[in-house]
Amino acid sequence: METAFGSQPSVGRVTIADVARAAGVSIPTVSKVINNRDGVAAATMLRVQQVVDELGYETSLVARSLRSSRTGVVGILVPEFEPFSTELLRGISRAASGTGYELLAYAGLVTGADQPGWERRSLSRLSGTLIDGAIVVTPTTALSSSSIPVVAIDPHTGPEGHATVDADNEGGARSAVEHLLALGHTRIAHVHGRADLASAQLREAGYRQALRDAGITVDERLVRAGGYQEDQSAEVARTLLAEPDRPTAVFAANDSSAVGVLRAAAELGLRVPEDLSVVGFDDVPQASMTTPPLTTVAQPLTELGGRAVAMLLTMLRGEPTSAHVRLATTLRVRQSTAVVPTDTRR
Amino acid sequence: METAFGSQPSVGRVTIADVARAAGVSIPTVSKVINNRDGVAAATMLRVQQVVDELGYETSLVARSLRSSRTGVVGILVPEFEPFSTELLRGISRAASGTGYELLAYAGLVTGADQPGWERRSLSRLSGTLIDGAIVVTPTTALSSSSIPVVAIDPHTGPEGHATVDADNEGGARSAVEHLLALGHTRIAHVHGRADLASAQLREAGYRQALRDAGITVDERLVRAGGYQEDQSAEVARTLLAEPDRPTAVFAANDSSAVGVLRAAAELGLRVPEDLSVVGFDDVPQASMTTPPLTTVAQPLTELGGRAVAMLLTMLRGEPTSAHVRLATTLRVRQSTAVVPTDTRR
DNA sequence: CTGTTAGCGCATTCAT
DNA sequence: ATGAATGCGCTAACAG
Repeated sequence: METAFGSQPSVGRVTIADVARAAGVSIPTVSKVINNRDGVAAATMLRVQQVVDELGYETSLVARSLRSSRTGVVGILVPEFEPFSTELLRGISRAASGTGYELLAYAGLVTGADQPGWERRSLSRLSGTLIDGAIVVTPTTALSSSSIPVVAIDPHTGPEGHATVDADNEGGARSAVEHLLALGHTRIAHVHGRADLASAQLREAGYRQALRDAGITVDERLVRAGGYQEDQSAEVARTLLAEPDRPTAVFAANDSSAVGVLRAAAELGLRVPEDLSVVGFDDVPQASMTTPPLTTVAQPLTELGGRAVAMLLTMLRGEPTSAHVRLATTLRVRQSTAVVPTDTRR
Repeated sequence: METAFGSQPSVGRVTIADVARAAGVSIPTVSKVINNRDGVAAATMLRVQQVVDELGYETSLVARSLRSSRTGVVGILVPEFEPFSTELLRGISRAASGTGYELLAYAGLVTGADQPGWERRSLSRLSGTLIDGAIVVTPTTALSSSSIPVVAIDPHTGPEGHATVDADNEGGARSAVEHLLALGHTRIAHVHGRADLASAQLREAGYRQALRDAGITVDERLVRAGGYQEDQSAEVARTLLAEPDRPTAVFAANDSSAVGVLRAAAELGLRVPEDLSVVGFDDVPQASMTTPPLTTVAQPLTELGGRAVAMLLTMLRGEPTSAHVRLATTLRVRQSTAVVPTDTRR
């Protein structure tokens, strides 16, 4: 680390002032050159351009965004980077490629502060300035007073104020449970997700509906809270599966929860799928790496991300958009489900 | 959410000035309250705090970072969000959890501008302002004149100026080729990666070394450029596999390339692994979802990310760090490799 | 064509 | 304990 004296820009970043000084022009002139604005003599332009290249100057995103409204950056706000978000991110990245927008993904929950207001906080911190628009993943609160276009993926409540993109959670859940029913299961448990997310509520609703349609009364003791999280789900599964009349199948609200259930089953010496069938939801890439590979309801995650981008770009263009997009889910049968064990069949 | 009348903040974001006005104090006072600085009467503090909550005010990351040096945000600079980066991101996210730092991932290449200087550009745009430190994924140029601490993952050249984290690329490549040799293969092709990345060079070196150690001269026609990309690799594989004395096995420089090879093989009617063995590198989650599941060299991706965070945090604390961390790789044998077909054995 | 003047939202002296 | 003034890096109006 060299200490620079004088105006050596080696430490600290090169600012527009450094360029102006080196080129012997004023700051606004440099600004004009950088932004390809006309009203600059060709000769001056060339000289400034050269100095810019020499010094390796880049406009500060921050300073620029403070001044001008447009930044050409779209923000993706996620609670944290886990498989679900990162798959969406892939779809978003692909869809945003070549649109002229750059992507800025912000994880607002890493601080460990479990306040549910992370999305509002993050949005406030970035909007109005840094980003032109935002895609918010699994927001749990209303994002009403935002000054920039916002698209929500898998939000708190369904179609409310703002534009949303999600999958057919209820139908997907129903297909999962129907799959288990078709295999002869009747004692089917449900490890449900975060109660503050519409997706979790809808999946539970689908679960209940499917059982009702089959003429089975839901045993409330078989419905437990997993919070969409592996550890929490493993814990509830441990108690659930240790009980005398344990279920023969578990429908977990998402893949992380399913992995937790798988873990608990292994600890209790239960074989999957011989002793216990498990179904997840999402079909994150990791779902095929579990032992055994997980049967799950696939959401088209990358497509969800792509759609969100498309909607946001439309909104940024000032054109009208459909307020809500819902994509279909598909049951992906792998090896964590099998016919109900004969000794527990009734 | 009721609209507070008086100073209607409904449009645009709530600024510190709005809070000051509503609380009947000056801006600096609000600033002090927000930053828990002393020199404010308890009563004033309370009142301001209350207004802040009511209005839902959050300091603008942009404005703050422009003024003060520390932002509490770490930047992750990636060319784009694909499986490799997103896996690293997961590891980084996990490791950063609870450290008090928030994460900001920036994809600098989405514009489609294929200029290799994306990492310098992005770094310049964000550093000195938005972020306190950065983790740069697969930088292809030197990041010398940065004013903030930087850790590079899988960089251009090995240990040069700055701190780096990578895996044992050469050893991993050797183990992959040795695996193929053990299965009886002798005509082993290599689809190599981006020439501007040390990892690609090292994997090729490992490939050559393993063959040499086995007393096999490298047939240069079997070494093609795949650029770490699926499409490009599929293309070179198509020509490679259509030739009369085609190889019986391909070692692809990464999993994306391997997927491309798999695709080309399928198009040509070649069965994997019966007619052709394929090995990849990285072990991204998607590798187990290919048909057949891909044999590959696993890099501990999430751990690479975690280590990078640890190093960066150490640097941010001003403490000395080891300049270079290298992690081991593991061969993960799945179903895309088999003994060499008898009819082509020589 | 160019430079001067403002001010974006905030944090920091330094007065009061 | 509080507020007026200043500046971070940059761009938008204007004036020369």
